[in-house]
Amino acid sequence: MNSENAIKIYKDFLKSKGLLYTQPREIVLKEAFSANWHFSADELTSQMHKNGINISRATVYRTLASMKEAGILNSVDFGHGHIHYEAPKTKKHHEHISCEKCGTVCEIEVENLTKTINSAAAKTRFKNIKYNIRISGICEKCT
Amino acid sequence: MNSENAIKIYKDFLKSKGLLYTQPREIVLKEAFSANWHFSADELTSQMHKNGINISRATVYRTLASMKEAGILNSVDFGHGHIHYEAPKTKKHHEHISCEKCGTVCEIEVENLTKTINSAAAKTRFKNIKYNIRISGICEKCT
DNA sequence: TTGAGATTGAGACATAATCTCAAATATAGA
DNA sequence: TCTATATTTGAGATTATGTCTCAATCTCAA
Repeated sequence: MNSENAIKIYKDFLKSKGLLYTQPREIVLKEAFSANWHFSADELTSQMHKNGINISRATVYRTLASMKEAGILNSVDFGHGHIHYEAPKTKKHHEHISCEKCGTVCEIEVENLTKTINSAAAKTRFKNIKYNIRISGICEKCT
Repeated sequence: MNSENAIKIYKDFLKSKGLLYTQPREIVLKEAFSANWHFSADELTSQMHKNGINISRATVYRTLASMKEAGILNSVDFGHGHIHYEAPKTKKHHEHISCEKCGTVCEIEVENLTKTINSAAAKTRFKNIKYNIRISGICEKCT
């Protein structure tokens, strides 16, 4: 998904909820899509501050959360106590594995993960199954 | 695993690291193994305070973390911003699914999950693969 | 242009977890 | 048993992430 598509989807999402597509939201969206890797809300905020863009922390947090709700951002949890986000540039679904020593993160594909989880979860009669997986280990360099 | 086995394993673990098996650690261990469900560090602490046992919050946090490191406690993350623990009473490996509305938690078995993840992760040459999965949805009652 | 309603920013607040360090405790050796 | 040494504990301060408040500002439809 590129930034242009994301803007369209986000505008529709906001409209459908009676919310406004504002300048700060556009700025945060573009900044998020120009990032090349995972970022936390605070990282994105200071990144923008460095570039002379002043958007408040609260707005960045709120906007990232609503962009996730709109489906144009993925969240990733490395277990460090804060959420990371990433713009889904590639269509391919992937998970992440992080090194417990140096923090290096790699992307991996786990085949049929979604299908496996959905069929296991179906037995509980839960609807709208979502999952969030955190994989870690010791990377080759740190062994 | 019962409390007796856990104590043995924990003692060995501590010894191998030059650490001491102390009264507070034993108390926390027994309390953890007498719990019938997931609990957070703070929940366990107040549970003990109710029972007239005064162990400080810091000690509970430290002990639970080291018990996890020793492999006698599992941690579970429901995404509520704090870690839950559970004593592995049954041998059977399971995951958890929690309702986003009412918070109800059920246990589910996801077949071959470990195997699937390990084989996907093997390609990265990471060692000591661990994972932590968080599954959620809307339970039948809340639909 | 205007008014109703949504948004923003700054900082206060909430919460989980960690850190500090003096006092207490455990263990090994005498 | 006593002592020396190292580890652990407790109480509260501290950090870190994220949320909330509310007055001022902005957006958009009419």
